[in-house]
Amino acid sequence: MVKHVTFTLAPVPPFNFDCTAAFNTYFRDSYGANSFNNGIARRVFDLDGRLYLISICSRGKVESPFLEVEVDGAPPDTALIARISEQVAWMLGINQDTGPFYQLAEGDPAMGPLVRAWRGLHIPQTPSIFEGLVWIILGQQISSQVAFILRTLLVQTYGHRLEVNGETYYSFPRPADLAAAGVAGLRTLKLSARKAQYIADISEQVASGRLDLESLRDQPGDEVIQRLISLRGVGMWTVQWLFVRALGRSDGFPYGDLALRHALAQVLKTVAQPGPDEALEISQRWSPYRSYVTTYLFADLLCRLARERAQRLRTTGEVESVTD
DNA sequence: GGCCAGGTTCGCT
DNA sequence: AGCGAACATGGC
Repeated sequence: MVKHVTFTLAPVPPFNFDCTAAFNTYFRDSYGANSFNNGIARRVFDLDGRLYLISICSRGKVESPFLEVEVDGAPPDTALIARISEQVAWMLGINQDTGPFYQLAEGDPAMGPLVRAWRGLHIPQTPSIFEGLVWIILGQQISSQVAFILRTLLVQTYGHRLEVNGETYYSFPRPADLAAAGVAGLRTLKLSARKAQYIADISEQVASGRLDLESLRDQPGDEVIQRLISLRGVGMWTVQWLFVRALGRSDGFPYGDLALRHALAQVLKTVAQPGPDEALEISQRWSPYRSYVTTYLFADLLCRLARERAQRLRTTGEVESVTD
């Protein structure tokens, strides 16, 4: 008999649970170790080598948010519950204060409509920096559809399986899992030799203790950049995305990103798409809240892609698959 | 079949 | 410093 533990969380308002949880799964039912459907966000946490399925739902409203969290498979240990509570809070960015950003954005012709449309969207964070780094490297250069396939394969192949109520869930792979998989193992997931090399290499460094990614959390931005860029396979684009999605910094801006530059051109109503340097220059006026700008622009983009997918599904009747 | 997609590295000027 | 090619794969 599985014991359940439940607890509640009170996010900093405004907090839109639906938007934030949907962003965390890229507006899909399930992505990586996360899922969101029927109003319930789920995630497998991997703590001290044990797996816990966490289910989160909203019991409040955007302006008076309140979350209920259920833990499956955990013994009723208060220290553990406290850790899980902390991780859930981190993952959904519930302690982020969007106020200063909204103040800046309200009067901005490009950002105004965006923050009104997505009011209460917080920035989801990956539970570990390792997960964020692997996740983002997997997305380098390729289309979002290909990234979805690679990421899903990685989690379902090297993550740990958890069955609850007849449903199958996966945790995100541990550094040691990916180190053990090695280049050969990763190559079977349709990764390029280069990408497989990057991920095997970083995983091995983390697993062996030579690289302590989690300690970067408290370090100044410049030092984080320096340390991460020195890793093979990590450039500025990757670091900036890590600032936004894994390090909880408010001013990350992946200015090299093609989709971001495209979205930027749209909200600015400019004809030509800005180059990386130009995009960085333009973004200065939103500093130090550019992580929000990035997230809100992508929310718009990802939501549109999701609608197009749903449309295709209705017309063709085809089912999305990762087994090509 | 060709070209591009949410980059990065390596090898040239 | 700056530029171009290679890298794997899916979709139009």
